[in-house]
Amino acid sequence: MSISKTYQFSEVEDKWYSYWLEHKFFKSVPDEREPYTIVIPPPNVTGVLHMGHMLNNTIQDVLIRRARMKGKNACWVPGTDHASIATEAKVVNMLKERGIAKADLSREDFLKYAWEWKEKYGGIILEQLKKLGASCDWDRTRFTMEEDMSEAVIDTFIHLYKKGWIYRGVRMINWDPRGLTAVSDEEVIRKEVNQKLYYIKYTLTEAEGDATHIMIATTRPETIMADSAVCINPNDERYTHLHGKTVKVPLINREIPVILDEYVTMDFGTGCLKVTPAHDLNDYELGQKHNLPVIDILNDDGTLNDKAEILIGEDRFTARKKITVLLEEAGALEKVEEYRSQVGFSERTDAVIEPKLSMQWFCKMKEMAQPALDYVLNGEVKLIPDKFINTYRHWMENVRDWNISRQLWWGQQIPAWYLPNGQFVVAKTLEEALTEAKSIDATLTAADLRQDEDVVDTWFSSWLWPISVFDGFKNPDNADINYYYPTNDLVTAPEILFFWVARMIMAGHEFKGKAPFKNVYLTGIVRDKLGRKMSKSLGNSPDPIDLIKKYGADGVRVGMLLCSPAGNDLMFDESYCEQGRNFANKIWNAFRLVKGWEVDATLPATNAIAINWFNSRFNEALAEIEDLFAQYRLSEAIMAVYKLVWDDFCAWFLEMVKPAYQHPIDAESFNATVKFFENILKLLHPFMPFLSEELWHDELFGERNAQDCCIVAQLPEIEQTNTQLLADVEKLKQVITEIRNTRNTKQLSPKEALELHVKQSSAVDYQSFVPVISKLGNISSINFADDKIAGAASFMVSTDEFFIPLANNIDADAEIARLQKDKEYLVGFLKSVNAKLSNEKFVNNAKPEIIENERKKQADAEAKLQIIEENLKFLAI
RNA sequence: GGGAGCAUAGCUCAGCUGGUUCAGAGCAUCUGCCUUACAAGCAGAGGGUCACAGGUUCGAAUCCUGUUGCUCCCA
Repeated sequence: MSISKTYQFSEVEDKWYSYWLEHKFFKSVPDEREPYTIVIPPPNVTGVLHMGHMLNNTIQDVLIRRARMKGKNACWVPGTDHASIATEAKVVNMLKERGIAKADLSREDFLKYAWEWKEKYGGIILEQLKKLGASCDWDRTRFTMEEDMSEAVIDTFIHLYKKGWIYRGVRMINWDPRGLTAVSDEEVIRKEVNQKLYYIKYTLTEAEGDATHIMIATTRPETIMADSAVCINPNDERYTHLHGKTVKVPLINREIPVILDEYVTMDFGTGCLKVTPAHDLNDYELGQKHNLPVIDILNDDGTLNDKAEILIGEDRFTARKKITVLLEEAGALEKVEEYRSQVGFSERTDAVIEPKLSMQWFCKMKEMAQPALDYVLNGEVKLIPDKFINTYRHWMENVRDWNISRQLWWGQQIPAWYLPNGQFVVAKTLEEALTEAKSIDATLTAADLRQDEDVVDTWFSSWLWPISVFDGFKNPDNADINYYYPTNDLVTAPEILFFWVARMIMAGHEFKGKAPFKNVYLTGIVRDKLGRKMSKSLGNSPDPIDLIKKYGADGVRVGMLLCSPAGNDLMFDESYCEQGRNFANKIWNAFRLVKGWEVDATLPATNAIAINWFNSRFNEALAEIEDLFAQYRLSEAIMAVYKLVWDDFCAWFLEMVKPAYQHPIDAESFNATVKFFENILKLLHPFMPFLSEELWHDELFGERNAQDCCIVAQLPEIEQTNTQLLADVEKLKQVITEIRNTRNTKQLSPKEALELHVKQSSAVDYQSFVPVISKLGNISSINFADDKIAGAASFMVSTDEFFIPLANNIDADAEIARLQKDKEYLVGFLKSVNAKLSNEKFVNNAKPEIIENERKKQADAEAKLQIIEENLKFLAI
C-alpha cells in the first residue's frame, strides 16, 4: 500500500468528526471527575463564522481538548443568541422580498415568520464550528429565546423590578433611526468623521446699540428649529451686553432666551452655544438645569416632524443640506468651516445615532457593579492579560444605568401591563398582572390591560447565559448547575468586556452568589497585515471556511494560534496557515518514515543514547508546555510543540535512529520510536485534532478498539529528565553542525565520508557519541588524539578541539584570519570580565552566584584563548 | 480633553525579581542540495545603537523622567 506523500486532510476531517460525534466523546454528564467547563460566547443566530470566531473557538477547543486529555470531565456548551436587532432586520428583509410589510402584520404573525427564518437560516455558524473541529457538547446547544431561557429573562426582570433596580423613565437615549430602536451606550461606535461647522446668525429681538445679532457655531443646522435657548459663558466679556436678552431662531423667528452657564467653552466656535435639549445629551442636561422646554422635531425614522415648522418630512441629512441653502438665502449663514469630530454610529445598522428623549426601561447598575468589581479586584475572577483590570475598574466605577428596552418584537416582551389610567404593574402573566391591577382598581378586566410593546435588550438574556444554559433559574438546585457552575474559563473578545463579561459577573453574583467563571481569557482583535481591523466593509477578511478548505482545519488552527500572542491583537496573514499546513505535512511524513521501517528482532540495540536523550527532551518540553498553558500563552505553547516535533524529533531523533536505506531496524529502537510518536500525537491533539486522530488509529500503534481514541487519551505524566545528558547532547549537536558547516564552506559533498580527530579537555563523553557523530556527520573514523592535526580544518566546541584532515584543501591564511578574529573577540570579552572582577564595588555588591559566574566566564575565556594562541602558532609553522 | 498600553531582526513576537538562556524564536531572505519520509523538504549562513534623549546603578533592552510615533478605552 502506498501512502500519499502529502497529508490529505479533506479525506480525514469529516470522517473523524462524525466518529467523535457517534461515539459521544463531546458529551458530558456530571460524574465523580473534576469538571472543566466553558460556555461559548453565543454568536448571533444570524451570524456566519468570521476570523474573530475562528480564533476564539480555536482557543476554546484547545483548552477543552487538553482538559479532556488531563482526566477532567470537559464540557463545552454551545449555543446562539437571538440578536434582536440583527434578526429582526433579516426577517423584515425576508418579508419585503415576499411583498409583506412589517407594519401590516400583527406581532404574533411577525414572530411566526421570525421563527421560520431562525429555523431555516439561523445557526449556520454552529455548523461551521464543526468544520473547525469544535468539540462542543451539541446535545446541550442552547438558544437565548428558548422557552426556559426566556422565562429566566422574565423572572429576572421581575426580580430586579421588585428590588427597585429596574425602573421606567424618560431619559436621553441612543436612538437608531434605521433599526428604529433604542440601543445601549455600548452598542454605539464612535468614529472620527469630517464634518462641517456652520456659523449661523441669530438676530437679537431688540438691537442693542450696534449689535443686531449673535453668531453661533454648530455642526447640526437642521436642529435649530428645536432650539430652546442660546447659552453664553457669564464670564465672557464679549457678550455682557446680551445678558437677559432674547434672540430669534432664524427662518422660523421663534423667540428664545439667552442664558448664562459656565458650561460653555469661551474659545470654541464663537463662544455662543445653541441649546437643543431634545437632540443633544449635554444640551438636555443644560435644559434641565435652566428649565427649558424640550422641542423634539424628529420622527423616529430621522425625518423632521411638524414641530420643525419647515422642511417637514425631510430626512435629517437632506434637511441639513436644504437648510444651509435656506439660511444662505436668508442671509443668516456667515461661513462654513471644515471640522473633524466624533460621531456615534449604531453597531448593528451603522446609522448615525440620534440622541433622543424617550420613555424607556432602565436597570440600575451601581449596586450590582460593586460586587462585580470586587471579584476582579480580589482575584476571584482573573482577567488575562491583567492589563484589562484597570479598564474594567474604570468602567465599573463610572457605570451608568443600562437601558434595557428595545422597540422591537423579536425578543422577550417586557412583562409590564398598563392600566387605562397610565399606571402599570409588572407581572409574569396577564392573570397575575390582573390580580395586581385589581388592587389598584377592582373593576378592571383583562381587556383593560395592555402589555408593554417593547422587548428587552439581547444582552439582558446573554448576561444570564452561564446560569441559564444549565437551567439554573428554573431548577436552581439541579445536578448540572451544581456540578458545572461556576465554569472555568471564558474566552472572548475585549470589546465585550463590559456589556457582556461584566454583566455576567453581576448576574452570577446576584443570582448564584458566585462569579460565573474563574478566568477570562481576552483574545486580541484579528487584523489584517496592515493592522486594519477585519471587517465586511473593508473586504479584508478571508472566509474561514475557505481557509479550512485550502489548508485543512488543523493547519488553520495552528496558523491562528501561531500569530496570536496572549492578549495582543494579531496581524493575521494567510502564510501562518501555510506554516500550519506544512507542519501537518511534516508530521505526516515522519509517520511515513516510521511506518516504512522493518524490524529485525535479532539486531542489537544501538540507539540507547538517542532514546534516552529524546525521552528527557520530551519531558522537558512537556513541563515547559504545561507551564505555558498555565499562563495561557498558547502561541508559545504551540511553538514549543512545533520545535519539539520538527527539530528534536524529526531533525535529530529520527535521523539518529533511522536505519540505512532498505535496512531493518532493531526492535528496541523501533518500539521506543513508536512510543514517542504516540506521545507526540497526544501532545499535538488539542492543536491538531484531525491529523493526530487519523494517525492514532494506524496499526503502527497497535490495536485500537472503538473507544480507544486520541481525543480521550490521557496526556503522559511528566517524568524526571537527565539534565547532564541534555547538556551533553547539545554539545554533540554543535559538533555535528560544525562538521556540516565545514562541508558547506569547503564545498564537500555530503556523500564523501570524512575523518575526525578529537583533542578533548572537557568531561563530555564523546566516546559514547561516536556512532551518532559518524552517522549524522558521515564520518568514517573518529580518533581521540593528544596532538593537533596538521593540514586539517578545525573547530572548537567549548574547549574541545576537532580536526578534519583535508589534504590539499586548507587555506592557512583564511584559518589564521578566522582565529585572529576569534582571538580579538575573546580578548575584548576577557577585558570586560576582568574589569568587572577587579571592580571593588562589583565584588562587594553583586550576589555571590553572579561573581562565581564571572569567574567561570573568565576561566573559560582564558582556556579558549590559550588554545587559539597555540593554534595560531601551530599554523604559523 | 481624561485614562491605559505599546515601540527589540524585513515581518510577527519572547526576553519573569537589573548581571551568559542577554541580545533570542518562528516566518521571510541568501547560499548549497531533487541525499529513497517530506522541495509543503534537507544542510548551512547573514540580519538588531533593543524608538530618541537624559538619569539611577559597579552594571540597563530591563528601573525612573522627558520627547516622538502608534493603538485602544472613555468624554
